[in-house]
Amino acid sequence: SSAYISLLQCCIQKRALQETKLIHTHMNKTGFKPDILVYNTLANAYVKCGSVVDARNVFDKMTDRNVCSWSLMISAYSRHGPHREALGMFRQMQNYIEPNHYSFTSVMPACGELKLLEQGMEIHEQIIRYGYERHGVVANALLDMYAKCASMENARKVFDKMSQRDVVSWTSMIVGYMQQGLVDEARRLFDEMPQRDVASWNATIAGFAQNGFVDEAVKLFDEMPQRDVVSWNAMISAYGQNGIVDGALRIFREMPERNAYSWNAMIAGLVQNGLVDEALKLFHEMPQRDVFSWTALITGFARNGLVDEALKVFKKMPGPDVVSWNAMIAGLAQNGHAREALKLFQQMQLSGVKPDSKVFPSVLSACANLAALEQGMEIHKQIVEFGFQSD
RNA sequence: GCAGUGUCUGUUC
Repeated sequence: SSAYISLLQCCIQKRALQETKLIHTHMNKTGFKPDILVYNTLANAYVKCGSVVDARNVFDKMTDRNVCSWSLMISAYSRHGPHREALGMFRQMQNYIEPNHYSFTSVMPACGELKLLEQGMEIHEQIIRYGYERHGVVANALLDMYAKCASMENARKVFDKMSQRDVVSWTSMIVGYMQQGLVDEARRLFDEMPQRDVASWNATIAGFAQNGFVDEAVKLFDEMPQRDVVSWNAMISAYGQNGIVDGALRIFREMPERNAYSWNAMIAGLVQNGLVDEALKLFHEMPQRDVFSWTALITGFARNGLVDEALKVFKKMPGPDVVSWNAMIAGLAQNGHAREALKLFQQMQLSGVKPDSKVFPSVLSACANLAALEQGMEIHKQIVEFGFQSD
């Protein structure tokens, strides 16, 4: 049992999915009966190697689960999605067991991602009832949830009440203000914060860039004491979002190491600036294409009026998600193919992909162009239904 | 005791 655990710990450190699976099958073949600790470590290994599905399978097979098992899965869904699942499991666990501070911190990011302020506030009250609101990590998670939900007053309240503020607390506040366009407030916090780590620098750089302040972003990038791949990626996006393609390309070439984010950010930057051909080149050059790369390419073709190319890409891509469908539907709608856009909208639902709020603008404009009042009203109904469970 | 919080990439605007 302890042998399995130390092997799995190695897999966690090395993010080794294949080895984790090997250990898992070995346990099954030898008829070994894992205890809770082994199961939890196995599930955790799967999560750390990026396979939430495998982790969930392990979780489902467990006959005994403790609060760690639940918190582990909740945080997995909070990180990797589907975020709703984090909330579902958080609710479900309470039929069997009391949540603790780990469970509360694990579920908060899901509320933030989904912008479920009401839910977040309910859980906040629960946190108070359980007496965890003065716990540093819990308070950070809470404040970040409020910031992500665009409720800076509440975030500020949590922040001001904290007895110990760390880099995480400060960074969450900065990100929140940046997302609200309150750049000066964010800058003040960045200047005032007692310590900074690479994440606080990165967050501030990205925030400046998203608000159109490329020069400020560049200044921080030059000033920062340490850079990691996230810093470089943030600069690719900073330039790309602000129309400075050669700047983005320079960073992309000069950076010491690239990951999928780097490639995708560069491809997106080219696409946003109308350079699909260049984007396509990088798309083929990159070592591993993912759903982000494919979707960016679809948008690239569609924005240049190359709908057929976009459709070809869409049909070829493996596992399109709701965003990919949205991109293709929007591409059709924007190029005057309203009928096809609506058809694809139906196909999306038939294929089991739930629409999210971002698809409706394209779909409605398609209806408007067709003067399709009936369909428009049908979709209006869907939007209303959707409103009650909006993302 | 095994589990927890912040920073970078695609669709809408």
